[in-house]
Parts: sequence; structure tokens; C-alpha cells
Amino acid sequence: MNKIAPVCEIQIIDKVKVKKTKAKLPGIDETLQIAGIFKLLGDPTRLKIILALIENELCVCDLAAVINSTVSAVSHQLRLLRSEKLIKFRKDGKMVYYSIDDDHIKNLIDQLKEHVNE
Amino acid sequence: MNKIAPVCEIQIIDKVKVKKTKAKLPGIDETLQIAGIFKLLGDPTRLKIILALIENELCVCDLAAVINSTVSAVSHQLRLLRSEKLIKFRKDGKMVYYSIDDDHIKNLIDQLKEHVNE
DNA sequence: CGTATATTTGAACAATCATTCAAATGAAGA
DNA sequence: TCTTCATTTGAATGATTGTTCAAATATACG
Repeated sequence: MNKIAPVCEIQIIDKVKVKKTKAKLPGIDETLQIAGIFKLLGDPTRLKIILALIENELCVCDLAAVINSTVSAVSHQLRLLRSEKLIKFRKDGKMVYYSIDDDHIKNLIDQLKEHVNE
Repeated sequence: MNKIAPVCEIQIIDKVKVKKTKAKLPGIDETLQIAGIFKLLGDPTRLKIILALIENELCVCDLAAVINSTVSAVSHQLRLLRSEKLIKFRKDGKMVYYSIDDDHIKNLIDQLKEHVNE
């Protein structure tokens, strides 16, 4: 009788291990930033854009042609990739040429290619 | 008069570059696989799970405690990570202990940490 | 067997997101 | 200036997805 309510009671098996592991994790900001970049690369359209730009600097309409998408869809995704500084652009008259702005990206993808081909 | 309808007409600036770039891209299956793994790492909850398991083998409820989530939410995400062979598990009585099943993952994340801390 | 606990599972819900279409912007050339 | 073309932008839509809650499994133990 008068049992303590089980509300919000969290079961933990190994308190020490939990505390130690928690201490080793990166902060929430860094975690979210890392997840954010993985997320960008996790969409097929954006990944194709990155893969294409690794091979060549390209304008938006050629980029759309390379990855079989529409100019509008590509432009929307370019905005996201730009905002995270994964790509950069230069203007030449009406044209806008995009290219990779991050050396790590190619390595990241190459590593995953190995993984996939195993 | 009798202009050709502009429907579906795709503008391409540099046909040669488009064709050459297209030829260098990985096939669609490989592209989707790579995107799939990036996508898994692109969710904060799943990334935290991976980060925690890199430090320690953990049971589900301790894992939930480490990343401040619920057992149910963690279990759902573990299923996805398992299906892509990023993690493995071993059973011990009622308990299920999860750990990393992929050597590439840690390197991938370490590389992105560099990127973020620049 | 019956209870307790760790984990999994399914359905439902809210939120996020990629694409599409139409319209706007900006730059080149007549 | 007017037109054309490359690109961007905004709103709308349909689809995907992460979390929650409740119920179902599964294993240990008395």
C-alpha cells in the first residue's frame, strides 16, 4: 500500500558503464552538426550532385542533366549543400558553376564505396 | 509559325562534359546503398546510438539511458541499424547487448569530426 | 505455473522533406 | 528597352519518418 508511483522511473543495468559512456560522447552541438552532414549525404539526389561535382565543376542545368533531375529540384538541393559549406559556386554571366568545397567529402564517400563493395 | 513545342526540351550547355561526367558516376544501386548508410547516420538518435556503441557494448536500456531516449525509440532504431549491418547483438538471458559491426563507421565519423571542428 | 523484467513490435500521429509548378530575379544581347 | 535564358524562390502536395503508447514476446526466477 502507498506504493511509489513508477512514473519516470528509468531502469539502468550498469550505472557505472552508463556514466562513463555518457562522458565520452561528443557534445550535443557537435553531434547535431555531424548528423546534419550525414543527412545531407543521405538523400540520393544530393549524393548524386556531390558525386557529379567531385568529377567536374558544373552549371546547374548540366548538373540536372547529369543526374537526370530537374533544374528546380537541383537548385533547391544546391541551396542546402551550400548552406553547410559542402559546395561553392562561381558566377559567369547568367551561368552559375558549382564545385566541391570540402576535401573530406570525397574521402568519406570513397570509404563507404569500399564498405558497399564487400 | 508552327514552332516546335518546348515541352520536355532540356537545356544542356556542355554536352561533352555532361556525357563524360555521367560515365564516371557509380551505378544507381551503389549510389542508393551509399546514400542509405549516410541516411542512417543522419538521424541524431541513431548517430548517438552509434557513438555510444563505439565506446561500449551496451544493452538496450542502458543505451537508452546513455542517449537520453526511451527504450522503445531506441529499439526501433536498432532494428534499422541492424538491417544494414552497422551493429550486431548478442543475447544473454533477458538482456540483449549491442555493439558495432563495422570498422569503417568509426573512421567515417572521426573524419567528419575534423570537418566540424574547423 | 505465475510473476517480473528486457526487449520487440504494430498502429497512430505529428513533423519533416523532396519534388513540382508557377512566378520572380538577374544578366546578356538585339 | 525588350526579349531570352539560367537560376532562384515560394507555395502546395504527397510521401517518408521518428516518436509514442499499448500490447506482445521471451527469458529468468520463485
